[in-house]
Amino acid sequence: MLRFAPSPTGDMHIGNLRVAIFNYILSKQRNEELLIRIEDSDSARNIEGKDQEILQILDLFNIEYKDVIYQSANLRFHRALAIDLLQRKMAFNCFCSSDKLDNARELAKKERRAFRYDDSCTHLSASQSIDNPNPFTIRIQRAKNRVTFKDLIKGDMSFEPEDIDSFIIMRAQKLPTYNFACAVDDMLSDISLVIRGEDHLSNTPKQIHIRDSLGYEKRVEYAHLPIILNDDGKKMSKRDDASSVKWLLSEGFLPSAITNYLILIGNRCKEEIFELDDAIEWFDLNNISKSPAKFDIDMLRHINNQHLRAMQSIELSRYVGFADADIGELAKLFLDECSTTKELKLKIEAVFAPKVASEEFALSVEKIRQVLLDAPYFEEFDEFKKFVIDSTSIKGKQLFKSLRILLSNSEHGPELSDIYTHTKNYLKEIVK
RNA sequence: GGCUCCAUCAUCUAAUGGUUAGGAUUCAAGGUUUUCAUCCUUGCCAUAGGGGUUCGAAUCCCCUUGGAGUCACCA
Repeated sequence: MLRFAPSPTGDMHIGNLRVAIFNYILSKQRNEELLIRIEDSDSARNIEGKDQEILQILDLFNIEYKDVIYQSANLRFHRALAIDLLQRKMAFNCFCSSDKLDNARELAKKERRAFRYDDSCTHLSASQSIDNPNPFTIRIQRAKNRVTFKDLIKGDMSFEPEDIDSFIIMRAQKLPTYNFACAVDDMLSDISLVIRGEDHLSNTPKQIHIRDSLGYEKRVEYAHLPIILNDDGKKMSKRDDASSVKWLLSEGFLPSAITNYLILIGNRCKEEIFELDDAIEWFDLNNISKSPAKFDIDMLRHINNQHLRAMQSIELSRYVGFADADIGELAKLFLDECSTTKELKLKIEAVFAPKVASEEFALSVEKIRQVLLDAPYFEEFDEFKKFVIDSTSIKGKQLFKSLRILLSNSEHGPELSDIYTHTKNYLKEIVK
């Protein structure tokens, strides 16, 4: 079983989507199920409806999964297992206040050393614990030995007990912390491989330590994907528009192109332009680069353009508000200057909008327009052109520029004859 | 600062001890186009630095430098 575990606290991030895609690919390759786990254990940060939004995006990107579970539904297991650890002295109650811990953290920072829990509550007697009326958290006992694991991308990893620390597993309100809930849930769902972002790398030894303490012996495999960086070389954040899947979609990028790009960057690929199903055939975690990759929107535009060119005309026409292969073909003519459906839609809308002509061509445009309002239908552009010349006596630059303005609302653009081929059935509407 | 990871053109990458260090994107120039773009052709641009090992190093080892992630009763 593999899992994708987003938290419903904001818009789906492209880094998250990439994690989902890779989990999906590996689940297909290994012939295992994919589980979606909504990590909603911090109810204060949850945003209503974000879980549904995430699932909709997964559908849109053709990521199939078996089940959706909510982390909060496992609360009784989190509590039961925390009690189990307490009873076996693998965990202890900690009465240290937030203030005290914050001060200790600050001091550690000032002294330029790492903050570690000072073990002041590690060995409290039963009565010391029971007689204390103050709120308390539950901490796990520090590991006895180094925690090691093999990451499928990064290689062998090793962490000292000192660096894993005796961290909090249950908060004062007796809700699990992320690491505890995550470790337990992965265990309960019998997860075999965890693919997640590199930002989780330092959580992994903690989660392994939790399961070790619980006596769970099955080894979970891990693959930590390098982060996607913005132009400044920092992790992409909410502040970067392009980090939001929703934003990319609204800008007119296709799910198939976004998928293509997210698989392509930081990876050694067999081909540059492909579909998700192709990638399932050859994708290999071993080919993922160990270093982070910068997000390059120019490259994404290029890939989006290629996907648009390969798209069925009728399907493309729907993206620009029609259901007609001719309009799809017309849109494809503009792919020489556009790369997103949003840009194409503007071009197509301009074709049907009232025409705006510069002073230089305004007279010719109007004269030709009047003629075309009552013109017969011409199958071929040459006949159409001849008709216009014969009826108006306009020629040369005035003729071509004016026709171009009438047919496309622009002085520049694709071949006039090509535009005509795909707009001749709409001519009356276009010059109206 | 501690821990962990990383290091080839501006960007994504190829070259798994022997290549004039290749491709794609970007950018620039020329050709083409009664238009701009496309397209075609060409060009610019990289092995972070220093030591080893070796007949031979982008590739293996060490040091330096640089970058990233992470260090919550968030996930």
